[in-house]
Amino acid sequence: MTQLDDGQKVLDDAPKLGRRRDPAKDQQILDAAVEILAETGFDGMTIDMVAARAGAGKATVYRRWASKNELVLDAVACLKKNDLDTLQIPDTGTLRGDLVAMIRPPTLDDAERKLKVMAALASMLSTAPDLADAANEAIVEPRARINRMLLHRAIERGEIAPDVDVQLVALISPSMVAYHSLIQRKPVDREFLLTVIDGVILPAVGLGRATRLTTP
Amino acid sequence: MTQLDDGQKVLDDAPKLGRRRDPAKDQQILDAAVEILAETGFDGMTIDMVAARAGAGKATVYRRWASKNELVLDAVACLKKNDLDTLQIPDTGTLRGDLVAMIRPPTLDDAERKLKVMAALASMLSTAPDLADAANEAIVEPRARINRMLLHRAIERGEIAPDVDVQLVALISPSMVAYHSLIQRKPVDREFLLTVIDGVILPAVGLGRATRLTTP
DNA sequence: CATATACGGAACTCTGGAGTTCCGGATAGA
DNA sequence: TCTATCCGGAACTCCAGAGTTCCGTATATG
Repeated sequence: MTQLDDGQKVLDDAPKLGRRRDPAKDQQILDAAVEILAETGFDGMTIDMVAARAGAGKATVYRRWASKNELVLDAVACLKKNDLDTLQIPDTGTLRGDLVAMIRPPTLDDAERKLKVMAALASMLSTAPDLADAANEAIVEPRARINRMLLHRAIERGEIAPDVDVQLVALISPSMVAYHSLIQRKPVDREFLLTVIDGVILPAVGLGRATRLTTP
Repeated sequence: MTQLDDGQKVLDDAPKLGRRRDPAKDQQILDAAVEILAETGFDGMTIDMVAARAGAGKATVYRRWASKNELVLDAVACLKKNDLDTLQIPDTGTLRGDLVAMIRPPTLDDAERKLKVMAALASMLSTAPDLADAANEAIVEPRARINRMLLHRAIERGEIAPDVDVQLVALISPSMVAYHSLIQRKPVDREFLLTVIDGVILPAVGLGRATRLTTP
């Protein structure tokens, strides 16, 4: 949280008289910032754009955040809260079933929006550690965490070997989806995701493709 | 090529008298542009920086390229020429041997430099098709093409099944390396690459890990 | 109703980078 | 040597965006 005042943090600071600061406006500004960020990139984004999109004045934005950098930092961190609603963890009884169940419109849309934000920040990640940490925590980790959980459950079921490199395998789909979408600029559709699951992830954990080493 | 004059293209334009335009300076400027681009990103890069790094004046830069955009476009396209020298294709007789042989300092350094350039351009890829095509042709394709070639040779040898999804498997290492380096900001060292080869790529083509389906 | 505060919006300053112009000096060809 | 051209560098103009200030209005509290 880099906001100037929360109005809630220090109750003594709350005004006794007059109009109160509207908390809903905070969220409108953050949402607008995320949208503009995804559409135009960090440098293309202007405070005027964000204010206009949020139906606010520029002064209102600066009344709540000290600078563009801090607004962006909060906007990125804000992405983390929303994914609790959209990212529901499936439990179908098989690893493939769980992975396929993750391919749903709300989950896909969430991923696509976050990917665009990541592209907007890409050039700054190496020079702005704060931002890089926020982006990692809000965009990368939630998805990887779910994948790790699905893999651990598969190990507990005895479905896959316990020596599988969970850390590595959990990053296959985030990596390949990001590359496919950001760099190759191809749509992340159901077909591509199924190809990754059946052609890369499942073989990597010992499911799905016969090996020459064990089937002479 | 978006350069204004080449001096070679139209011989009639070559001055009959006086000092000639120095072709070596073109390359110095392009090299400097790539460096600055990788260090500061597209928006952070200024023509003054490039000129200073190249030991040139800003006027000299604008004498050769009409705008910053065209300079960057040429600088990216220029990356393609250099990789012919550094990217030598190994032939060890086995797929794993070939993949491991690709892990060499010159190849790694080339990859790291190109990754930073890609990060610098990431936010513009969706809005600048010219740039996206140039980046794809200069950075993504050369590496993917080599991987596809290694896989095809493995198929011809009978080392891996002919129905392997070459297109997909060839993108595993570029994807995971890009993610590892750009987003997770971890060093792309020999150990990580070996983990990807043995833990993901080889299993995906049916080598390396026993499957439960075929070994009851 | 009275008052203190937040609001949207407009007008401002200031800074930095794109792109241009000009100059004295260097240099290759006639 | 003479001359046309290119060079590096400095000094510009122009513009967009960050951040600030001010004002008329709206509104919650007392």
